[in-house]
Amino acid sequence: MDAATTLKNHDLRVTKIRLAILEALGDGHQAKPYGELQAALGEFDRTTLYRTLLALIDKGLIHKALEENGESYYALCGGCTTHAHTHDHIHFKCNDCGTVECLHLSNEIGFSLPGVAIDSLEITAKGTCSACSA
Amino acid sequence: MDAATTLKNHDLRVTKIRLAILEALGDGHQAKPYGELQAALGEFDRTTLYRTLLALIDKGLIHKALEENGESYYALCGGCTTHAHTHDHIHFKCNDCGTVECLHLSNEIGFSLPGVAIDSLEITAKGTCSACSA
DNA sequence: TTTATTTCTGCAACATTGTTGCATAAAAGA
DNA sequence: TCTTTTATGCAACAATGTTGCAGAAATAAA
Repeated sequence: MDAATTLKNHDLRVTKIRLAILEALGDGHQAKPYGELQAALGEFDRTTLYRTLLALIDKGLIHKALEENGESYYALCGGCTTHAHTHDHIHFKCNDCGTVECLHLSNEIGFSLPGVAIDSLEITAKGTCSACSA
Repeated sequence: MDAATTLKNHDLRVTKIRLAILEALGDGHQAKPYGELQAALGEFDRTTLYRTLLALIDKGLIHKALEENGESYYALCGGCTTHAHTHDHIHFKCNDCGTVECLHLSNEIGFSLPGVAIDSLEITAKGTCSACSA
């Protein structure tokens, strides 16, 4: 399915910056920091970029993977719907190359906290990726 | 052990703002956002607050619990040493009252990611705390 | 294809977090 | 108390993120 169709399917108009963002986020299992997106989308206004990211998040096309040093990282969503983001994956950042990947977990993570009701869970792991450790 | 002694034990001079920050962070299992700290420590310069937080982190007295909406949350360290922060706890944010707590885990969290070497793990859970669900 | 409506984009201005350099003030040890 | 080391406050700056509003582009309908 091409990007234009994806946008239409999510009640979003097909515009230049939206296509450009989806293209910039690439194959989907890698998160890009805001700064990198802004550099890649230099022809567009900064405000528009922010608002477009919010719109794409709102409609379930992308998600904010993590926040580090005041900068947000964005990635394409896998199986998210408009109002129910299901993120059964963790975010892994390589300390060497800086790459942030969305990785799916084979085994379920289970733990309990007495007295509290957990709605969502964010897990960020840091270390060395396979490419950098080779 | 009082705050002044704690500072000395960590190679830090005893100054007003350091005592004030340690006091503001309270009993230690709760993380406070930067904005709240700044409001509570209004008599001190913003720059000094930032540098003091960095110094306290560097010496292992406090840690950055989480980052949300461009704002960092800080909390006292439990068993951290100067160069080895051991954070065997997760951070829980209540969506109702906004409180961020450092909770210790009874059971170990274990999972593996093929090909990558994990150095550190950050887990943030969100939901409803015991006080708000009562 | 042209028109009308809805939505998006770009600009300006702003708020907040976080950083750096430097002179002055305060803390610790002699 | 004096000296040295370190911390503080000020000014200036950079970056992220937000809001209001007029003009431009995308969609749907004629």
